[in-house]
Amino acid sequence: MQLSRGVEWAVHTCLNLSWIGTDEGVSSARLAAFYDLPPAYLNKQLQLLVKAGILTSTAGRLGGFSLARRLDEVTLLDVVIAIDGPVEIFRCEQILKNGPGGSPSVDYRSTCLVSGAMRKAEMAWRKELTGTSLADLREQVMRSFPDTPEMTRGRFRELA
Amino acid sequence: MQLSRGVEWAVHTCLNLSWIGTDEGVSSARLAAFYDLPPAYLNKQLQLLVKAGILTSTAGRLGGFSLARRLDEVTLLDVVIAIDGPVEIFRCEQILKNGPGGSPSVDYRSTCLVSGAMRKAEMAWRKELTGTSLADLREQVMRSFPDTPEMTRGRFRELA
DNA sequence: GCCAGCATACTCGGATAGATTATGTCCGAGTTAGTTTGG
DNA sequence: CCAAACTAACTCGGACATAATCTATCCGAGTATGCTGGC
Repeated sequence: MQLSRGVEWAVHTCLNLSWIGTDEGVSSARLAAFYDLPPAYLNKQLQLLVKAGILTSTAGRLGGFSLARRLDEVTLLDVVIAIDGPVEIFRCEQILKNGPGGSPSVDYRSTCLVSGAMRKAEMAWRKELTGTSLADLREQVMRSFPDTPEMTRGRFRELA
Repeated sequence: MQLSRGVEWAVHTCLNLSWIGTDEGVSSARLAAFYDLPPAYLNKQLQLLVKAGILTSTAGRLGGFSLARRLDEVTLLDVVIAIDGPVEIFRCEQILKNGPGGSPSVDYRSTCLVSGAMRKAEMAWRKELTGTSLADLREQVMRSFPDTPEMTRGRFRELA
């Protein structure tokens, strides 16, 4: 019952790409070295972000990943879904179908009150994630840790 | 990225025990037959509820499970944690430790803004689950489906 | 008839397999930069 | 000297192992019931 590790990697990597700011792609090897992550596995996760339209990738010698949209058009939920697919924390298997008075034709995911309560909680979670964009995070970081952008660029120059 | 199936089973089973209302235990076999669930596996989940102090179990010929507390003292989060353990949807592995300016002594689970945003969303989820007790659900069911208590008792009599 | 002891049937509980998912690795297709070669 | 073709190195992308977790099952220890036999 956890999101994939890749979610954390993805969010931080998107922010890093934003600090770098160039239009040129950054290879997954360098992005992985930044946090000492397994390069091939990070690559795999970044592919998912490409499929979701959050990053673009270019092959070839100077290829790599770069941001596909503006950061204020990417919410945390977008990243979560890109990595983990359509997330459903609570799983309603409609066991009421087999209970007394249960009908095969009823969709208990919408009528069952247990399911409803769980879904309501899940919606609260999603609402928070939808309400926070990567641009919001970026701004928070700049406010709380003003050195981060330059330190990030510096580290990436070392990894050149 | 999902809660165990057992969560749904556990909630419905607690409500069923409440409809029955007797102090005598109900065996996991009967509780499972009610929804046509795998008996031994449901038993396993109910054991977890016992450990969490939500149910009590008695062995022996007329043994079984029964409610340990009043339903208004059991929240949905209690059940979720009983089944799935201490749940953390987002996993902060503190990759910032390896980044530039990262320090091994800092706890980035509390300082990292990404982690903070994720935790905030998770808190919204938990708040909803904490705010809903099984008694609340019970009342909702009685209001929306007044026949459920009697139908449940009837089915259990059949399974005697 | 009554009581003590016993066999029995049924319970939970934990230890044990099997399936599914998450994690991590490896190699190939494709592309671009730099080099080489011919005019 | 210049241009075009070529080589080589580096990129992503997906197919392939490995590890962890979730799901499900199977027996064994224990207990209350009802029976049995003696008083």
